Amino acid sequence: MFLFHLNEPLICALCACAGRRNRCGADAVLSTVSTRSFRLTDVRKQAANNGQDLAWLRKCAIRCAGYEQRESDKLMPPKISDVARLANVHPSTVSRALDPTKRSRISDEIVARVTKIANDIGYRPNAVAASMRTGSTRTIGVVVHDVNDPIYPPLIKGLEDAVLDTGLMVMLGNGGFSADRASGLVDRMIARAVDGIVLATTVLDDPLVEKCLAAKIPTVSMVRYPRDGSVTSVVNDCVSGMEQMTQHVIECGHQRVACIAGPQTSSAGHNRLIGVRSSLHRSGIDLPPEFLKITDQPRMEAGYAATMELLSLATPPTAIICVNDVVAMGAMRACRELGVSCPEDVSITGFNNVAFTEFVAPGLTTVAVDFQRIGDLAGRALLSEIEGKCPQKNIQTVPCHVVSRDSLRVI
Amino acid sequence: MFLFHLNEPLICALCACAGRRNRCGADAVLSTVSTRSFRLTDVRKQAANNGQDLAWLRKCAIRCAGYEQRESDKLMPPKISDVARLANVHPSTVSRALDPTKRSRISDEIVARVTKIANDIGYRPNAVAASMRTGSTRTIGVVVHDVNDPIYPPLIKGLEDAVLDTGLMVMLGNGGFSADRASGLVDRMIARAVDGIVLATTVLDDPLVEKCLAAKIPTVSMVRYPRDGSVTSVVNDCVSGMEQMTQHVIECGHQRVACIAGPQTSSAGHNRLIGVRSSLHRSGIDLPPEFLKITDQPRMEAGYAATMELLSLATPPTAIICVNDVVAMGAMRACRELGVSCPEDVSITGFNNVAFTEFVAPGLTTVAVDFQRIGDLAGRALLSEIEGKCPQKNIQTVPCHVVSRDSLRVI
DNA sequence: TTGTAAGCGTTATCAG
DNA sequence: CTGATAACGCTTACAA
Repeated sequence: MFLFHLNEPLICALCACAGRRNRCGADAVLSTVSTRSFRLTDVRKQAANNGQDLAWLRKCAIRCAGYEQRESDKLMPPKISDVARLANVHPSTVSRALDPTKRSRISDEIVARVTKIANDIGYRPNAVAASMRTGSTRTIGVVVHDVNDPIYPPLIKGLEDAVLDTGLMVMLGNGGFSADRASGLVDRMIARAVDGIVLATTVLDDPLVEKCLAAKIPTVSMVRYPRDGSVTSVVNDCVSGMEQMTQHVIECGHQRVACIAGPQTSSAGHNRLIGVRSSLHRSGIDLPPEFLKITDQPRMEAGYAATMELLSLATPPTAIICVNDVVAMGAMRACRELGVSCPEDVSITGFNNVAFTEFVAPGLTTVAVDFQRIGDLAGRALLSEIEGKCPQKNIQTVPCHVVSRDSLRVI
Repeated sequence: MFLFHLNEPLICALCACAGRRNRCGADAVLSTVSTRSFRLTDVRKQAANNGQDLAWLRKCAIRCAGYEQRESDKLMPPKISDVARLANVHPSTVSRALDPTKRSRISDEIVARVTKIANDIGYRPNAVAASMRTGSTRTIGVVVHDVNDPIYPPLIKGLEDAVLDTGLMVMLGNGGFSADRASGLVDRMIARAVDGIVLATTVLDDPLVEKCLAAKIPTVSMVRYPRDGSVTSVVNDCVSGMEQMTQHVIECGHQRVACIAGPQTSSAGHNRLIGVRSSLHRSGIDLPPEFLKITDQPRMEAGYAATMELLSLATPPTAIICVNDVVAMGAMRACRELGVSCPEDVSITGFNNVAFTEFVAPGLTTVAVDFQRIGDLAGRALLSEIEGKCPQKNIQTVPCHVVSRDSLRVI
C-alpha cells in the first residue's frame, strides 16, 4: 500500500527531486512521485537544502521506495484523498459515503469499501476543513463567571448533556470580575466561529450581549437576563424564590430582618432584592437602610464583612437573608468569630442550595434551584436558535422552592 | 464604500445575472459586479430560481447599486480581502500588517492604514481559516470526570489561567463513568485539531492516553497518571498525603482503623491505599479485610454504603479514613442516620480539602491539595509540549498536607 | 450513482 | 518591503 503524508518542506524536497516547480500541493506531488521512485539520498539532500535532516524526514513518514518506516515515525494524518485513492473512487464520493445523511445516495458496495478503508488507515475527517467549507464548527462557547462558584458546574454539565448527542462541543471560559477578560473570551470564541454562545455572566445592560448579537451568533443567557430581553434567557424565578424565603422567615416570627443583597446590575441580584422587599412590605415590615447591605461581589468575604457590621448594630437583626449560599457561609463565619450563635441568636438563610449546604453546621435553610435543568433548557434553546428556528426571544423561568434546614429558627 | 458579502446561493444568482458560469467565488463575482450595477429585480428573479426570496437576499446584504441595506440585515463578516481592497494592498500584506510578530517588516504607513481600515469595517480574522493553513487551532481539550465533583473546578480554572494569555482556549468535556463518552469526547477534540489535550480522567492503563498519543497530540494528565508514564503528568503526592493522614490518625490513638478506598485502577485510588497501608504497617497496625472497603465509584453513596457496613460490624472501627471528601460526607451521613456520633464514636477523615469542608459539621479533617496549582502546572507543561520542547515525559508532584479540624478526635 | 471542479479565508513561499 | 500564487482538506452544485 502506498500512502504519502507530505507536509510543506517535504513537498518542496520532493518537487525538487522530481523537477517540478516548488510549492505544488501534496496531491500534485503525489501524482508525480507515485510514478517514480526516489533514492533516499536524493530526497535527503534536497531536504537538507531546506534545512531539514533525516530525523525530520522520518517524521514525515515517506512510505515509498527507498524509505523504511519506523515505529517512532510521526505520520501526517490520512486525508480524504488517501481514502479515495485506496478505494479507487473520487474524494467527493468518500465524503458522501461517510456522511450518514447522504449515504443513501451511494451504492452499498462503495459505502462498504470506503468505510472499511477509512477504518483501516484510521481516517478521521478534519473538522477544521469541514468547518471552513460549511461555516459551522459544531462548537458552542460558554462563558461563566468562575467555575469555582458552585452554581456553575451543574449548569455546565446540564448544558453539555443537552447538546452532546448533536455532536456539539463546549468551549468554556471564566470571565471573572473583569469585563475585559470576559470580552476577550467572547472575541476569541467569535473568531473561532462558534455556532452559538451561552452567557452566564449577563448583567442588565450587557456589552457582551451586544457583542454576540452584533456578530449575529445565536446567543442565550443562563441564570440572568439582559434588561432589554434581546436574547433568549433561562433563569430561575428569583423574585418568587426570595418571596417564598422571606415569607418563611416572617412566618418564623422574625421582625428585624436584614438582607445582604447582590449587585443590582444583575437581574438575579436585582430580582432577589425585589422579592425580599415585596414580601416584607406585604407583611408591613420595614427594611431600614442599615439592615440592607448591597455587595458588589457576592462572595464569602462580602458576606463576612456585611455580617460583621450588621451584628455590631445597636439592635441587630434576628434574621439575615443572604443573596446566595456562599455569602451565607461568610455570614456564618462572622457569627462564629463574634461568638454569636446561629440560629440561636441570629438566623441565616441562603439561596441556590449548592452542594454541601446540607452538611454545613447548622444545615443551611436556602432556596433550591435546579441548575442542571437550567443548563439543559439553555442548551435546547440554543440548539433551536442554531437550527434557525428563531422563536420569539423569551425568558424561560424555572421555579424554585425553599428548603428548610436548621439555620433559620422559629422565635 | 463598497463592501460585498456574498454567500453561495447569492453568488449563483449574481453570476447568473452577470452571465458568468455558476459557482465562481465571491471575489470573482466581485470583480464583475463592481463594474456593473444590477437591477434588484434581476437579482431577485435569479435568487428565486435558486429557491430564495427577498428576505433571504436581504440577509446577504448586497451593498451595491439597487439594494438598500436595512437594520435587520445579517452581514457576512468582512474578510481579509475586503480590508485589502479598501486599503489598496494585497491580502497577504494585510495579514502581515495585522500580525504583531511580522509587523516590523512592513512600512509603518501601511500598518497604520490597514489597522485603521480593519477596525473601521470591524474585520476579525477568521481563526478557522487560519487554523486550516497553519495547522494550529490555539485550542486545547480538557476532559474531566465531572465538573460537579468539586476537585475539578479549581483544576480547570488553574489551567485556563495558565494558558489564557498565550491565546489558547479551553474545550471542556465531562467523561463521567462511561469510557465511551470520554472516548467520544477525545475523538471530537482530535477531529477539531486541538493543539493539546489535558486528561483528568486517566486510569493506570488508559486507552484514552493511547488514543491521544496515537494522534500525536501533546497530552498531559492531571491528578492521575498512567502506569507506563507515557505522558507528562501533574499530580498531588497521594502516597505521602495518605501517609501523613494515617500517621495523624494513629497518633490520635486509633488502633481500629478502617479505610474506604477508591478504585485501584486509578493512580490516585491506588496510591492513597498504599499510603494508608504503609503507615499502618509501620506502626504495626493491621488492616483486616473487613476494615477495607474498596469502592468503584468514590461518590457519596459509596461512602454511605461502606460506612453502614463498617458500623454494623461486631467491633467497628474507631476511625474511618476515606479516599476523598465526598466519600467522607457519605460516611458522615451514615453516622447521622445510625445515631452514631462523629467524632465521639467514630472519627472520619477525608482527602482533597474541597471547598465547604471547613463548614461541615463536624469540620472535616482532611488533606489539602492545591488543585489550582496543579491545573496551572499542567497548563504550563502542555504549553511547553506544544511549543515542541519535549523534555522527558515526567511526573510532577505537588505536595499536600493534613488539615486538622474536628472530625478526627484523640482517644 | 459518480466524477469534476470550484471555493471556504488565511498564510507561507517565492519573485520582484 | 510588497505582490502574486498556491495550498491547507473538505463539501457541494453541476455535469455526466
